[in-house]
Amino acid sequence: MPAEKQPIPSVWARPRPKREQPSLSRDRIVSEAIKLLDAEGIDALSMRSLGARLSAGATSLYRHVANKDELIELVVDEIYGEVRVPAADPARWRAAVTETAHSLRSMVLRHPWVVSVLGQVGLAYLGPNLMRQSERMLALFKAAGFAVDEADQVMNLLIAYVIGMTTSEAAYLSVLARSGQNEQDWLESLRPTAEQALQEYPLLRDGRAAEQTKDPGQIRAESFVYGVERILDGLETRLGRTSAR
Amino acid sequence: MPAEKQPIPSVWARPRPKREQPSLSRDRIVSEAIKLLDAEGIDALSMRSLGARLSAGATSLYRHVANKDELIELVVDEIYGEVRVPAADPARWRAAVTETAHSLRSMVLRHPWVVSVLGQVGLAYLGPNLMRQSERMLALFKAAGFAVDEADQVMNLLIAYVIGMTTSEAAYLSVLARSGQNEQDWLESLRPTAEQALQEYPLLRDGRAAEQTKDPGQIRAESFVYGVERILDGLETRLGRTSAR
DNA sequence: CGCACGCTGCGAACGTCGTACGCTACCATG
DNA sequence: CATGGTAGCGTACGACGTTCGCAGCGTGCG
Repeated sequence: MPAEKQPIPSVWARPRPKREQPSLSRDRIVSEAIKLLDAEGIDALSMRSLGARLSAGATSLYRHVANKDELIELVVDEIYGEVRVPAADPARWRAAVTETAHSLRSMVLRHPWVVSVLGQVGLAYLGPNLMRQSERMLALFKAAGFAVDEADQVMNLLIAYVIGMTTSEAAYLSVLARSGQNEQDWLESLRPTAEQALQEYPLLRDGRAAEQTKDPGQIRAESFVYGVERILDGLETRLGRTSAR
Repeated sequence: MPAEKQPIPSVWARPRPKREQPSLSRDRIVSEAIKLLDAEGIDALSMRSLGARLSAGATSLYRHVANKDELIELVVDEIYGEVRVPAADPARWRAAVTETAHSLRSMVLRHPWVVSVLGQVGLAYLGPNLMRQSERMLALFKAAGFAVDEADQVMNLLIAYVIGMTTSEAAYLSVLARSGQNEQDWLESLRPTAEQALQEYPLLRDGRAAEQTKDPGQIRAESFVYGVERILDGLETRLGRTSAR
């Protein structure tokens, strides 16, 4: 149906809402991708859906990002920037490391989808945020008394633990979120299977039984700090040994 | 070109290579999937390619496996069975834990693709191999003197560390493998970028410089055992404190 | 002995994905 | 005004996971 020949001046009075500034940009894409991932998880991130959120075509994104893998690298480095690493201070290095561990953990829990792309992002080695944070963490351990080479190993230890521990938490949360609205039902549905299987394994059964009374989230948090404490203990005895030598 | 009308008795002498036994089975599918994954990595695993390897149609697999996610769960639990956990023995618990850690690490390095599915396998909670191995590990820590509840936390700590640490190793290896035949070229290609970026970060730079002289694989292995040692130190001081109390 | 049923495998098809390619409209520069 | 570079987009291709209905085969019942 052709429109009538009347001019529509209210629209044509402003003939250029067109190219005020390049409406798409790498930053806008990355930050919108993070919003989408936080809201709907990893499966919901496709170039088309992301483009739609930016009211753009899917393929327009390729002007700013080489491909989806690169986008994910950018996204991962971006959220890595959210981690808060305190300034180095020999007097309270143990507290500072603990704070860092918690900050890293809560970052991952804020963005649980990262754990499903960890293996694919071989690099991000060069991400600016990752480098900046690593530098700060190394400073932490240097202040504690470790030599530079050893500080590197200690940092690897801490990050490996926190990532590994939080991965299992985040994976759990992801499955809960993906399994739909009511987690409770789903958990209950596979409880009989689990309980039957546990019969054969007394230690496993007793451990789970002890946990039964508490809040799952609480348990995970306690287990997390327990591990951090043990690691810090190990580091302190190491420091004691080397300085006594 | 139609074949000549000659009978080919050597073939038709055995007119029933047809349904000897159900040529497809869950076990065959899982083990072939592992072979495919080991050989060509995670991206090469599709229902079609896996079906082809079993000289079957892609959709035939769905008779034995609900969907690809379930297949991956099965595969992950299967390789978890390769881990060797020594029998519990109070006299040498530290050695036993170390052996377990190494066995877990080498399992992941044998199957580097697991790290790219870790986040997606929320469950496998119920996999029989995972349960069996967990039980054995708990026994290890119980023998060391930990109460059952605490043994659970200790196990989580160790597994988290090993998985986290090995994830970064495996991701590195995966990228190398995926980037094609000559790792060296690819590494060299991004070295200038890396070195320029490192200028801003003295600690990071010094650490990498110290590593420059050694073999990368060697470094990772040393870093791994360093972490295990620190964790074991931490566990021992914990045991000392609780038994002294 | 015959026949109906259940199970295994498969071909075709659907919807979705990442992304290569070439076109248009705009802007900045000569 | 001509020119070239750049941002955005429509179309299209090949691969993917998965659904569905059909075809063979073996088994057990009448």
